[in-house]
Amino acid sequence: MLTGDLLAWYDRHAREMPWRTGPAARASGEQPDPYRVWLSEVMLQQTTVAAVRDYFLRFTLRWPDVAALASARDEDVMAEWAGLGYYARARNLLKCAREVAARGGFPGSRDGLLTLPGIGPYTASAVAAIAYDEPATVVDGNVERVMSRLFEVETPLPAAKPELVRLAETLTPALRPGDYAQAVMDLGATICTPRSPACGICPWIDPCRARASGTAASLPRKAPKAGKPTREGTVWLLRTPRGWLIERRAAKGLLGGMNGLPGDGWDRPGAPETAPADAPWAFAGEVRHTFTHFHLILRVMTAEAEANPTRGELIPTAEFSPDSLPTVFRKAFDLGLSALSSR
DNA sequence: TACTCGTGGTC
DNA sequence: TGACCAAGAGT
Repeated sequence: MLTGDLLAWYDRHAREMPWRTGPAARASGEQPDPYRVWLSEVMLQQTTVAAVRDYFLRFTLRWPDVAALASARDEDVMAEWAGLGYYARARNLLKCAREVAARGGFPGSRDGLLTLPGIGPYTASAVAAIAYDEPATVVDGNVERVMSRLFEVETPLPAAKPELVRLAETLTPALRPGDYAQAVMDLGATICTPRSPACGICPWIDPCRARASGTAASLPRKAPKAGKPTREGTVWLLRTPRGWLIERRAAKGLLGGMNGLPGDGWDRPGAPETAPADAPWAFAGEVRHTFTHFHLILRVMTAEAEANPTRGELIPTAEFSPDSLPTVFRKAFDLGLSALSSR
């Protein structure tokens, strides 16, 4: 009884999380709120529980339901998301909230959820299973790893994905599918970890084929990835009596829709490195940052002057929060600010 | 199919 | 220190 063993383990070891409705609460009739489940699952895409927690609390405090989020201003949501990464998620979050609000509520099935922006196979299954008790199969990185070991799948990812999905489908129970989904993910996060899995305390130690043959730690196999190139560029930090020079980035692409510092040479190949204003620029230093697919070395130039910028917008100091910047710009801002302050 | 798209933690 | 890794989706 594979799923039964795992659910029994989950009942004893489930971790507390702000978006979870615990077994005790559910026993007393409380149902998971689809809005909170959806919001948490989007935030958790490729992101650790520890990183998500505070963002989730801030979002739900400020926008308690999907109608509130749908009414929010774009820039407020983007600023609140700043630092969490993968900013297309925030753009799609708003699109999705507005579509759901217009419909009068979330679709009541996995198939319906799949039609919404930012909701793919994983998130649709997770929301359907957790919020609706639909026996949808949830396959994330944890489930891929657990299945590849349980059934000793030697095919490298990502080619193995369809096979792992089929295997996961054979286990999805009709009873407590939401708890089961979270149980497999908890198992992957705490016991069946990528390196040195704790097989000795695993509820699936007996049926696990990779454990039996000693290959657990080497699975799942993965196709080799391409190396990361290094790009270089420049950003300019200007302080004027009218405020900081900030540039809203294009709606799509890298850091799309976010506040940034005017820059050149790194995110728009071939663009000339032209300062955004005529000012007494001084070199403040370099910032290093690594994105998903490239390393970046950014030269930070600073100036304090009354100037008329050719790009961006002057934001009064009192209205600007560095917290609204993606991390790479936050690093550059902090460096530039300390350079300006010590002048 | 293969790329693009962030960030912080870990070993 | 650097590569790997995390509850993926969009194109």
